[in-house]
Amino acid sequence: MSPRKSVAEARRTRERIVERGVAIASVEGLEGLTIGRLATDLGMSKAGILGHFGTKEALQLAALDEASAVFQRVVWQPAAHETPGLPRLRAVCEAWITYLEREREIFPGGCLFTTASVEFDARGGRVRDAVARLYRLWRHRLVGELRLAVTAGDLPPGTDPEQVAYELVGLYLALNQAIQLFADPLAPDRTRRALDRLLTRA
Amino acid sequence: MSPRKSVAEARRTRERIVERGVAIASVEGLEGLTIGRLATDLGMSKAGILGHFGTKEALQLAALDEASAVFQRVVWQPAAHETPGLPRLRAVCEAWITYLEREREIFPGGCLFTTASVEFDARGGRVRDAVARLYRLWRHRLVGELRLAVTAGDLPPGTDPEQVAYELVGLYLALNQAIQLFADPLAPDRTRRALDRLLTRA
DNA sequence: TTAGCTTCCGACCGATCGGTTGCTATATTC
DNA sequence: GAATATAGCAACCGATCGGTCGGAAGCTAA
Repeated sequence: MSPRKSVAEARRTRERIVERGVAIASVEGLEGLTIGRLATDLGMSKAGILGHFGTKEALQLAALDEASAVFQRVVWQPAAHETPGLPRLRAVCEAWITYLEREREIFPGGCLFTTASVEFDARGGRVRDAVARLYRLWRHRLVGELRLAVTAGDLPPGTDPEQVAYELVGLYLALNQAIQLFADPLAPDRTRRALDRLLTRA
Repeated sequence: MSPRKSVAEARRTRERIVERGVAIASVEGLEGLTIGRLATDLGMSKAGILGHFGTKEALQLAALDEASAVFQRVVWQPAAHETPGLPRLRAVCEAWITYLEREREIFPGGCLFTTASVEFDARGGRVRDAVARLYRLWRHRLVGELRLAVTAGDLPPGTDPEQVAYELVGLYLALNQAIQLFADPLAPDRTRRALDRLLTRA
């Protein structure tokens, strides 16, 4: 019925698929993201969806890439102009809280990274590798910023950036759970309190 | 072919199903726990499996209950004889680390609670409710132990038990991820270091 | 000994899964 | 304007999903 669209329209279609796919996957998981569900939601045929990616795995990887782009745009980019080190780090942490609290339109089921990391942590395959790679990438940025904060003297000289990054990730896993599973309105402030204890001159 | 077993054998069969179900679910998630897979693994028919539970949902709930019993047995019970308050809490925390590190036979894919909580945190239904209830139950125990530690003077008087429990959960979410996704051998010690900072007289 | 209860099986159900194929209709290229 | 490339569709594939049903076989209570 609906035949070929212009290349621009086709790209737009692909974007719509990925956007919707990210939303579904944040709720149902990357395995629960099915071609049929996506087709129904978008009023397309399954073949029309799959034509853009080839396989479900490629679609899952595209959803992960999109989630990474959103994370960059919402959490890191707004803090880019801050002075490197602790000030920028604190801006990132605050944006991270807001991201988990408010990005319900993009991630109605919470941060896709969290969902995907737990879903695939015990399996093999390209999706698992991509999840691990992205997690490493973002933690690497965190560690870099922490190192700057230490050399600038904004954190005690003995501080281990890897250790602090580890604890930061834990705080955000807890925040995601508190928001999604318990709808706990106190969780953001709990996170801020923990951050204050973690990111002070000592 | 294989007809009725004695009631004792039938109970044993049910236990085998739940045990295997917990192992599968820890890797594939509670949705990825399928009747067919379970039947193949145990050399049974699907009807034979389902006869013990009625529905898949009931099977999922049984797996959650079993996971809770394991947690009780491995993490809390060994610490039961310790003196209430901080000593018992530290024993629990140490057992918790060992539990995430070593319980690969029971949970080859990591703590089932973690998997299930992320898998169902954005959905409705009985399974989600059960996950939330169990999480609340264990956190409640944690808070109770923390309260004892505070009144005993083993933690600073201003300590907020809910806050500390929140951060403890975050640490264990991070540990589960570090072990399962990154196979990071340093993670247990990182957790211990964070615990020391979190559970000292000030 | 017998009657009934229960466990488990084999066969089957409709629905859905990921994916393939052949095609139409148009956008693009020459 | 003709040739080509391609987005998207309808129909279909084998496999698997959760679940049902009738019966076989043996434990258990009478």
